[in-house]
Amino acid sequence: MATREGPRPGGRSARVQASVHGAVKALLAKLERSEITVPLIAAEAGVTPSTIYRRWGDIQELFADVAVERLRPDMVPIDTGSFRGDLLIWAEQYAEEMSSGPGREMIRDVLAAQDGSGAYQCCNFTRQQIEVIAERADARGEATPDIEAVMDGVVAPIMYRILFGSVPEPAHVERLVLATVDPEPKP
Amino acid sequence: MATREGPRPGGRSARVQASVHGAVKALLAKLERSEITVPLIAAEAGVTPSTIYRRWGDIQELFADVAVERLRPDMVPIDTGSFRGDLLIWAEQYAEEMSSGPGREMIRDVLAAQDGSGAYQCCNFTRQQIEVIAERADARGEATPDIEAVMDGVVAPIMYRILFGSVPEPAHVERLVLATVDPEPKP
DNA sequence: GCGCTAAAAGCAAATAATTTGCTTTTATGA
DNA sequence: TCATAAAAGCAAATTATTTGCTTTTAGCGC
Repeated sequence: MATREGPRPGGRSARVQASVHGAVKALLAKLERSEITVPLIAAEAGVTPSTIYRRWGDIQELFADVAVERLRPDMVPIDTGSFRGDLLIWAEQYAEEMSSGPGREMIRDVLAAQDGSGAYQCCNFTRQQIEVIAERADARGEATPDIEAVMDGVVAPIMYRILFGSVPEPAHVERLVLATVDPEPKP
Repeated sequence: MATREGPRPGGRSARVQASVHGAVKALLAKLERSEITVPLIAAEAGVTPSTIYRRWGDIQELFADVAVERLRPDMVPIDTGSFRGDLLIWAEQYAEEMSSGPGREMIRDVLAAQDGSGAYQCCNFTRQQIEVIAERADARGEATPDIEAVMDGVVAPIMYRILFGSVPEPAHVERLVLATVDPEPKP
């Protein structure tokens, strides 16, 4: 009962996806979110509006789709030689990128979509980055907190602040990381 | 140079606001989000679509406006006699309400709006509830953690999970509360 | 490689939503 | 009570979305 893998007959699936994504990115660089419309994207991508409506349903889903792609990490976390150092520098960079104008917009696009799978994917991107850091620490023989403890202790507070108002300050991010890595710092 | 307070001349500001909000709530109870349109709301509320467009801009802002109102807490947190007990029962109820279908939709509506003030207000509703619990504890002479520590340690992880995929389990919520209230439990 | 097939895309007409200019209503303060 | 400015109504114009039907395309068996 396995469903078929790979592309099915017909259409030009991959090509259209690529040109529409490209069109959205190009327009996002030039215009405000509210000025971008489906017919505009279609014209920029060289496709028909109905193609976009049939493939994505509405502009929110399309924006979410593009945002997930842009939120995918494109490099491995910097290796500083210690778990604490790696997590600190990663968290500071994460907070900065996500609280920037474009970062916030991408997160909002992902969360605004009806289809919750984009948010799930983004959460996994983050978790995977932390796993890389944790695995490196394991290989060095360092003790590391549970991934979920890092998600709760570092990622969630950063994201909560970004979404619900204030921008997380670097000093605060540092405090979160230290509290998570050394739950009971000895004097 | 104080700007004028209270209602300005003209219109029927409050009346329209109330009937439009009522119409949205009534429609939300009957229909899927994607089936609700501005003309539908206008008809239900007995106003013209252009009134809604001019007052709220678009349907997202209107949904956000209604969601903020519905997310406003309508009771003081239950008093169990201790900070830990109060926070525990409050957090469990918060997690349950917010992770329900309607709860998630309201949060999404608030976050999807261009105007970020709704999210800020919701965050403040939560903070105020926690403040009430903390003030009660102060009055009893209990030591309490900082409000921001509760936001980071309890609220943010619950909200992150709701938004980015999984539903927070009661046992996990309990662990978050206990870790925040007793950072170093003595054996 | 050749045609067959089904999925995807194009096209254009129909429908629905949004914007806009102008008129009317209404709450306030003089 | 009257004057005024803000808000709402109305309707035409514009723009976006949906939809039925046709054409194109990529994979599959031969």
